[in-house]
Amino acid sequence: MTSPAAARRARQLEERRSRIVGAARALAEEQGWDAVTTRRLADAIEYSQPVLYGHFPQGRTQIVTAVALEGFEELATALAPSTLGDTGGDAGGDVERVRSLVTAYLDFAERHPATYDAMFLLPVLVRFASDETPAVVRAGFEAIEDTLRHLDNPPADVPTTAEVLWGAVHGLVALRRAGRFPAAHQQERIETLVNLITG
Amino acid sequence: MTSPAAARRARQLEERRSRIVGAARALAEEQGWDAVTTRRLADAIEYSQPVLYGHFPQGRTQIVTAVALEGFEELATALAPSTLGDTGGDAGGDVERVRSLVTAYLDFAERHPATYDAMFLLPVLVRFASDETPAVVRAGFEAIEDTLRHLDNPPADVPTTAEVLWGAVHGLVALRRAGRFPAAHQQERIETLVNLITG
DNA sequence: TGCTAGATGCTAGCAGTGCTAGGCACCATA
DNA sequence: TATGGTGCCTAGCACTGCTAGCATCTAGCA
Repeated sequence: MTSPAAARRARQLEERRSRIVGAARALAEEQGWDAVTTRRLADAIEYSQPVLYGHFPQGRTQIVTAVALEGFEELATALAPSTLGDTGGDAGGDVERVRSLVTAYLDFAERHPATYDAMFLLPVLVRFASDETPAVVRAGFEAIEDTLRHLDNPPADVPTTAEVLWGAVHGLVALRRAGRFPAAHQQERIETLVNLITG
Repeated sequence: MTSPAAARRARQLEERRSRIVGAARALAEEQGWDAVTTRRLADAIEYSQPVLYGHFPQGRTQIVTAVALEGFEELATALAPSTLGDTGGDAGGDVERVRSLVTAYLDFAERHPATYDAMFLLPVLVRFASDETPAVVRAGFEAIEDTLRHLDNPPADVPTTAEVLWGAVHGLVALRRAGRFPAAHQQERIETLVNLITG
């Protein structure tokens, strides 16, 4: 039995929660995660700091986690198309499918660098690679597996190859973001990786 | 014209500097970089905080940089043997050489996780991939290139393949360290990667 | 409609961070 | 032995994440 007032209240709470996450993400993308302080977040939503802890008892880390989960959802969506498209078995089909997967991943990382960091770099309150791993988090990895599985010449060990491919792409992102790679040549790196995978 | 006293003084300074770097590295490996605070470092060397800034005017970041540079030197040493060993052209030679390169890299990362983070994750005062990049930092990458170049069946584009291989191995390290990978299967991932590279 | 219990959000403050200004005491030199 | 310079420490600033305790306002009941 929820009174109308309680329902409205719940809606307001949910709205405020998502404003916190939105503010955190926007601030992180604009000025980096270091700029995402609880005081600035409180300013952004026009409440005091302790309000944040009402929504996120585990504090800042839990807010980062919320941004990461948003990111996993979007990444899964971005990678999904690659699993479809049967090119009808023409010679370049495999190369194209893997390339579009890799490109979609790199595009996501480039467009949302801070979100990507929350997903793969920062400490976060999510158990990965376990039974408790949220479905959303798995989805991205499964998109990679699906793409490989539906190749004309699929690799012998799809799950392991998917992990290696994921690692390789993540490595490209990470080293590039950290300035360890020359800025150019990215296209060559992509082609080389795609060729390695498709054999 | 340096007096004996000045010489002794210079030696003491150098000694203290290296104690700072050593303390930072040890503390980071034991308790993570978050535990490496200027106060704790000062305690470790039994001086006050401002002394640190005499050695490292750029502050904590510069200390992390010093640890990273130590790491690059050690990594280059660890990877160097892979570039030697001509197995005489027997069939498995390429696989073995790439495998020993990859294994050496992963071993280093596993044995010195905090140092590895300083090298590839944390903000650091080194220009990478530029003319000003220290030779030590390049050396590791060149070891990868050399290994590929001396294969019986070297890849067409050695520098790009070296970048991709480096990215892939770094990806394995990063995702594993961040708990994104299942803990097991690492050996399978290594074999899969080696097979991809050697074709 | 008026009252009260409880939810709600604030102010203030704690312990910790990186970093620095200013001054004291000692040491090497003349 | 006097002294100029250097080496180092104390104290403190502005910031961090987080929380205790209190005022206020609202919702639900008689």
